[in-house]
Amino acid sequence: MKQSNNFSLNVVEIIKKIPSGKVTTYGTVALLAGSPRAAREVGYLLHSLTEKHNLPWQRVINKKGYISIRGGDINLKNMQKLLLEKEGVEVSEDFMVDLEKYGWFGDSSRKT
DNA sequence: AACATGACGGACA
DNA sequence: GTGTCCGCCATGT
Repeated sequence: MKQSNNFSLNVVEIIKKIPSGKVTTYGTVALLAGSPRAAREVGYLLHSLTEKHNLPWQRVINKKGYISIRGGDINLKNMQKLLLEKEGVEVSEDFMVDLEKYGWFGDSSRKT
């Protein structure tokens, strides 16, 4: 862990700036963090934070508006769904979120 | 210092 | 429009 680099700090800062009822993508966070192609690192970094911090990592999803989570933390995804729904975000059974409606930044510009 | 891995993204088939 | 492969950047070993 040790987010010594400015990048990690930027990601955390940005995530903390995400308003409730909104969601964003790794790509956007990475872009704002200073590395538009480092989307992987955003999620990778979040996986280190999870509930250990008070970061709304739940609002950060992939470009498809879907929670990837390769690890298999299905409970994490389920928790995520509930959290987003409580914030006013519609989440499908497949953990799909409408980025065109709930996209925080420019996420609404693109979709499948 | 180098290699391998990873909550992704975009391009190509 | 869907599926698959390659690539980018940072972290961990």
